[in-house]
Parts: sequence; C-alpha cells; structure tokens
Amino acid sequence: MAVTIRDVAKAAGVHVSTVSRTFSAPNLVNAATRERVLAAAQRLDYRPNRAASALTTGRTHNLGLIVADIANPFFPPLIKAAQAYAREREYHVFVADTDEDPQAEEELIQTLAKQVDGVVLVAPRLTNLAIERLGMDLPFVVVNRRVKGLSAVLMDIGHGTEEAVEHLAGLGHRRMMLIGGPRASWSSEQMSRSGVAAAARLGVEMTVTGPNSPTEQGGVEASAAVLESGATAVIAYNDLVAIGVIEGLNDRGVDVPGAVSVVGVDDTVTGRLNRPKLTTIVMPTPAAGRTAVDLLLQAVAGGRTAAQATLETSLTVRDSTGPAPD
Amino acid sequence: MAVTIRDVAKAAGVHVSTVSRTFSAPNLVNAATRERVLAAAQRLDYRPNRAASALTTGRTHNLGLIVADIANPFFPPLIKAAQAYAREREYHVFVADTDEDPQAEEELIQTLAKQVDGVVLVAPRLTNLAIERLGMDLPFVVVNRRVKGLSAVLMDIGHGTEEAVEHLAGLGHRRMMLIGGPRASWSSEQMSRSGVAAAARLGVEMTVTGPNSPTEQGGVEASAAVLESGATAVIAYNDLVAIGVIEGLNDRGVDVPGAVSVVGVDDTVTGRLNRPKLTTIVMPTPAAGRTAVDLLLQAVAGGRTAAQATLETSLTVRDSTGPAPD
DNA sequence: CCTTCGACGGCAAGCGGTTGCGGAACTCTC
DNA sequence: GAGAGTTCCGCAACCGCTTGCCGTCGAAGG
Repeated sequence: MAVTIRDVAKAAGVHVSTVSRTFSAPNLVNAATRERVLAAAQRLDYRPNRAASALTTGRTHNLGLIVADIANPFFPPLIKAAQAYAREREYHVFVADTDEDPQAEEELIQTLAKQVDGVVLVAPRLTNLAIERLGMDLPFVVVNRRVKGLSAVLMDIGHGTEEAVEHLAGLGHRRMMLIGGPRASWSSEQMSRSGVAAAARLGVEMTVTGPNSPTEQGGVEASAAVLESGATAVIAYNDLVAIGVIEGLNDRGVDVPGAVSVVGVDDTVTGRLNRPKLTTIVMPTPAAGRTAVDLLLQAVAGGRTAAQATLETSLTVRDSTGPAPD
Repeated sequence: MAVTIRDVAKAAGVHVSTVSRTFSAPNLVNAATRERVLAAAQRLDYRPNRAASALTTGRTHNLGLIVADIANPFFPPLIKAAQAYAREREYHVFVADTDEDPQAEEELIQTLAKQVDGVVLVAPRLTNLAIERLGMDLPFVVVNRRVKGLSAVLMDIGHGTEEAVEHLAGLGHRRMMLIGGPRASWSSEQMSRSGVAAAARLGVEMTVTGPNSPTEQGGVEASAAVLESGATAVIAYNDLVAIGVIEGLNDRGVDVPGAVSVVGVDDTVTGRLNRPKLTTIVMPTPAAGRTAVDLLLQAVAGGRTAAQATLETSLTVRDSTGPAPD
C-alpha cells in the first residue's frame, strides 16, 4: 500500500537497515550512501511510520493533553500553545475532554497510555493518590496542581492578586471582597491567602466568600454578598464570575466601576470584550501550555525528574475598576 | 515492561492467537476458554496495544481534527463534541491547529496520515485541489466547505439568515446591512445570498459590505459604513464582529438596540455574556462536530462514500435587537 | 465402526521499523 | 606486508498483535 522502508531500500540498492539508519542515526552511514537513500526516499515520497517505530523504540512521539472542559474559555489558549510547541518538536497531541468526570479521566489516561510518551493533566479532577499511582507507569506533568513525584507547572496567582489589591487600594478602596471559586481549587486558595495578606499589609479590609460556581451564574449569585458587605471593590475567581458580579450589581442599580470596582482573573476574550472591559489578572495560559510540554518532554527523555515551574501572573488594568466612591 | 498478549496467553495456558481472538473475534473461541482468557487478562490488567494492532490491521483507531485556530471561540464546542463522540466509539483524536497557514495544514495532514484512520478538516485553508489530492490516500470529512468526492458537513447559515431578516423586518426595520466576513468564506457568501433574497422577498432594503476581518476590530471598522448607509439593522458575520459593531456605534453615541439593531452569528459564550446580550444566529457547532466524526467513521468503515449532511441554523433573540426607531 | 464435518485453537508469517552483532573493506602503523 | 583499528553496512531477531492455514477432536451420520 503505502511506501515502506523496504521500497526505499530496493530503490536505493541498500539494505533496509541502512535506510533506517539514515533516518535515525545518520552519522552511522556514509555520506554518499546517505544521499542515495535520501534521494530515493524523496522520489518515492517515503514517510516513516511512527506507529511501527514506536513498537520497537517505545517512543510514540505522541503526547496526551487532558483538560476538564475544552469549551471553557480558559483552556483553548493553553491547548493551542501546547499543541504548537509540541509540533515544533515533532510531537502530535491527543486532546481529550473529561467533562469534569474523574472516572472518565482515569479511563482516558489508561487507554491513552500505550499510545503516548507522556500526558499533561490540566487541573485534574482525580485525587492525588490516583494520579501518583498512574504516574508510576507514564510521565506526567500536572498544571495548577502539586502531586508528589510529578513535574508541575503552577500559575502563581499570588503575585497578580497582590497587584490587584495594591491597584484597588491605590484607587482609595478600603473595603474589599474576594469571591472564591470551587471548593477544591488550588488557585482559589492561593488567591485568598495572598489577597488577605496584601490587604493586611496595606491596612485595608478584605473579606472572602465562597465556594462559588466558577461561572457567570456564580457571579450573579455572589453579587448579593458584595452589596451586604459594603465592599467597594471585588476580586472575582475568574472573568466569568466577574462578569456575573457586574451583571448582578447592575441589575440592582449599582454602577461598575462608578460605585464598585471589579477585577477578574484569566484574561479571556470574553472579559476583554465585556463592557466595561474587565480589569483582570492575566494568567499566562499559553506559557503554561508550552512549559508543560517542555517539562513533559524532559521527563520523557531524561527519566524520572520532577521539575517545577512557576509562572507569574500580573494585573492588566482596563475599565472595570476606578476610584472609590466618596 | 508492560503486560502483553503473551503474558496473558501464558497465564491462561493458551496460545497468543487465542488471546488475540478473544478480543477481536470472540465468537471464534469457546466460551469456557474465553472466560479463562478474560480472567487472566483482568488479573494482569492487560490492555491491548493499539499501535501494534494498527500495524497489521491498518486501523489505528485514531482520528485527526484540524482547525484553523483553537483559540477562536467558534471552534472549542465543535472540538469538544467531536472528541466526545469519537471516544464513545473508541477513537482517540489528535487535535491540531494550523494557525491559518495552508502550508502547515498540508504538512500536518501528511505527518498525521500514518497515524490516523481519517481526518476532519474544519474550514480548511487549503485549495480544493490540494484537498482532493490528499483525499486520495485518506478518508476526509470537511466542515463548511464542499470538496468533490469528499464527505462534508455544512452548517446552512441560509435559514438562520432568513429568520434574522424576518425578525428585523417584523420589528419595523426597512434598511438593513449585512457585514460579510473574509474573502473566501463559504458561509459569508451563503449569508449574503440568503439575506439579499429574504430582504427582496419582504420588500426591505439590504446592502452588503465586505470583506472584513472576522474579529472585533473588523466590526469596529465596519461600524462607520453602517452609519453612512443609514441602516437601522445589521447582521454581522459573527459574534465578534457584532460586538465590534456595537462598540463602534456606541463610541459614536449610537445606542444598540435603541437606534440600531445588531445580529451576530455563532452563539459564542462571548456573545451570550455581552451587554446587550447578542441576538444571534445559532450555529450548531457541537452537532457539526459529531456529524463530522460520524461521516468520517462511515467513510473509514464503508469505503469511498461521499456523504453530505446539512445542519440547520436558527435565530435566537436576545437584547441586541429591538423595534426600529421612528 | 468408519467417514464426514464443524468447532476450536495452535502455528507461523507477517505489519514497518530498529538494533546488536559481525564481516568486509580500508586505512594506519611499524 | 602483516596485524590492528575503523568505518560502513548487511543479517536477522524482535517489538505486540493479527490472521490464513491446518491439525485435532468430538459429534453426527451411515
């Protein structure tokens, strides 16, 4: 059917092993022969069959990328970057969506295992224990989570949160509220911790609410708590929540940023296009995707190293924050 | 290393071929032996190596899904649905992003070719000719494009556009404008055609502008033309453009939907969360993803059939359209 | 009791590459 | 000009699984 290494060998008048070597270990073959082989390969439009070589080498040149929900606007930039970066390194990537289901996640990993050299797990829903167990068999990199023995890339929301608090304090806000995300969210915890610390340092008041659904609806619901608290500035778990908060406040006749300032997190398209344009803590999702692939390839090549990368976040000021009302 | 068919065979006291058959052709093996094999497989946690079987059967149980830009909010729901649907059928999917580069697209297809049973091309940037040529070697399904000899799934924007025109006419609008997308866009053409026809039928005026960049910026730029034309209703190429138009109009002191009504296309999250919430022509992207995979699997199984599926679009009315001003 | 026939399962040759081993041909050295 | 080293390449086994072919065995038929 397709042209194989044997066809090339015949055409070039050499043994298949020579053809194989000209591709995988060119220095082992004489320059002249190499030319001949390459010419023949070119002529026949030969392309090595990765699956076949995987069989003997154990390297598939494929990666898995598992996310909770492809349609959540937080993920696509990460997927895009990871995939592009992998491709530059001659790796293809399976993208899979678990629909937030740990069961599906585990199954997916197991069926994927034989076909990939490693897996990137973004914000996994599995327990640490389960991940550790799976990690015995296959290199993993987790994003925004810490699992013993595995490489991780963490987006340090702490720094961005501090910047946000400083920004708001600088605008004269004295009572702030932080709207947390889902119960088990690592970044939600990080945010709370740094937000509270920064507020204390600056001598402003900070209350934390939550858990909340990480959606617009969650934001709408949380807006009541904002009003009750008397806060004039809000840092929301993500852009969607921030938009929900703004919507909820507007519905109650409260202007943003006139009466209350709102800060989001993630810097999604949706936030950028919102009216008012969202002031937001930018998550370096493309960098996270690239870094994850990078660490994964290192782990694949270098054996059991559990590296860690921490990426900084920072505040981008747009129109949803303004001076505190008098 | 990993547990293979041989380990299972040894454990069950049978030949490897028997093990193979209990998985790929269970009816050829006696129920009792089958039980024994399955028990052994279970005990050893055996999982067949797809890559290895692909080598002999020619079926990889993998699919490719190639899109122009993963980060464009139009694609993720399609990717998500395609991937989920494929997985139910025991297929994994490689997702790749061409970054709108035809060159990259072709290369991608070629390197992927050996590892997949077929490819879904969403809004490809390659020429029809190139696609046809590639289609000789590998089953393809194209989405929102028609290529001779290949299966296609088309989202018929025509119906939704008619609905939009009727909706606007019903609100009393008499001068409308249709803001087209990129030059070579199939759906942009469809829109124009049906929009103009519907307008003629209803006896209202319809002007078409374009080409425009399919982005917010493109919308902002087009907003000038809207004002000049004196149109009181606009149908934009997609939600992003619609948002841009609204922004451009607002910046010029024109209220939406007070003075001008705006309709988008796609029904993205971003449009749903916009203020005002976008009236939009809903593109059935999840269904398109599923259907594409469906047709692809048919083509993979059944040989060279070039089926076509047309999916309907329809209007969802929200807050960006209203009665024509007096 | 012998033939015929299914059903079952073992045998072995691949699928398309990779790779350790060893031999042939050269180059060097003394 | 023989021995030692190198370089290059062919040989063949193997990776994990599939599948056409054939032998065995028990049951059915005569």
